[in-house]
Formats: sequence, structure tokens, C-alpha cells
Amino acid sequence: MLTSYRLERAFFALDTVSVARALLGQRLVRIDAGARLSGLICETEAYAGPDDPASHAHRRTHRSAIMYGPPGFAYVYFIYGMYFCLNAVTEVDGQPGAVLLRALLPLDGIEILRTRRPGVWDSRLTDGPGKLCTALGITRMQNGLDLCTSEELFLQASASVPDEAVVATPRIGVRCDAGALSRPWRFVWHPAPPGASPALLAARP
DNA sequence: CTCTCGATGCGCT
DNA sequence: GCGCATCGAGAGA
Repeated sequence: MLTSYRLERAFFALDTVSVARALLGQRLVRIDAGARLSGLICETEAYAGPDDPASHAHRRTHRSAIMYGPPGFAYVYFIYGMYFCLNAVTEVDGQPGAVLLRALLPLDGIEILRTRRPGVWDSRLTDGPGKLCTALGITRMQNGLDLCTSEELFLQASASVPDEAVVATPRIGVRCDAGALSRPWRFVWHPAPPGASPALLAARP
């Protein structure tokens, strides 16, 4: 495919909010036990540095240290006792930031995704940050992988997403950001499939 | 559809 | 010991 080149480090070396927007429509690829699982990124959130109270990089700790390192690396953390969340580290080395990948539109390996998320509709296989990690088999094993060189987790350039199809909102689930309204750093791609109902479009992808 | 709430482990102070 | 960048079940409307 002409546009399926891997995203290079320069893509991630920009300011975090720009990267979060630019990641919409790109393809996340997970090679898991030889199987290719992938999907188009349709929801992201930007988490900045020390000035962002909701960011793990608000403080530099052992866990958040990777956000201070070079861009293009995977930051996977464990949350609420049972879920993982996948981020891509942004900004130049020394400047902290990361983008949380919140939802995908499944492309490859949907049969395997169904076995990982039994009993849910296809449209719900990867429609949340914990869910997409479960479906793609992403755990702390993938923490620290270099997305620019890894053969098991990486990103490929894919769809071009026009601004008219993007909605920016405050971030979800963030309880410690008093200035949340001034940080509309969640980006949702609303692709409009032919014949989609208004109710479907109103729901989270 | 919406809202509430419990499960669950660990990073951090 | 507290609180969390979540999810799914269950209740109510």
C-alpha cells in the first residue's frame, strides 16, 4: 500500500497536542504470536509535562521517566487493578509528553480481537483505552518498546482525517485538572460511513 | 438510552 | 493508605 510507511521519530517529536491530533487516522499495528492485529486510531488524548496536573509527567517518577525520554516509544501503564493503557511518547528528548490511544476502528485480525473480547459487538472491540489493550494483547510487556523500530508494535501512516471530521473535547476520566475546560486535548475522529444513523454518530466510535 | 457503583493492583506520599 | 488517563453490570426512565 502506498501510504503504509511506518511513522518515523520526527512524527512524534512535535508538541503533544499536535501529535494527538495527527495520530487520528493512523494505523496501530500489533504483531502478536505471528498474527497481525491492527486498527485505525480514532480517539486520542494529549498529556503534557509538569504544567499539566492530569499528566503522569506532572511529577518525574520512576513510572513517568519514559515520558521525559526520546519520542516514539511506547508507554504502557496499569490502571484500576485490571487494565492497561497505551501511550506514545512525544516531544524532543528531555521534554515530557505522551498521547494516550483511546480507541481504534479494527482492521486486521478481527477474529482474534473477538476471542479476546468475547460477547461484545464488533463496534465495541476497541472503543476504550483498556479495551484496545485487551483486544490487541498489550500489557506492561510492551512498555518501553520503540515504536519506530519494533516489529511487534508500531504505527503506519494511513487515512487522512479532515478537520471537519474531528471533535476536540476535554479529556475523559481526568479528575485532577481544575482547568480541564481550557485543555480540550481529547481528539475524536468521527468518520461518517455512508448511511450511518445520527444515533450511531453520536455514540463514541 | 443514562446513571451509579464495585472490582481490583499498584504507584506514590 | 489513598486514589486512579477504566470497564461492565444493573437499575431506572
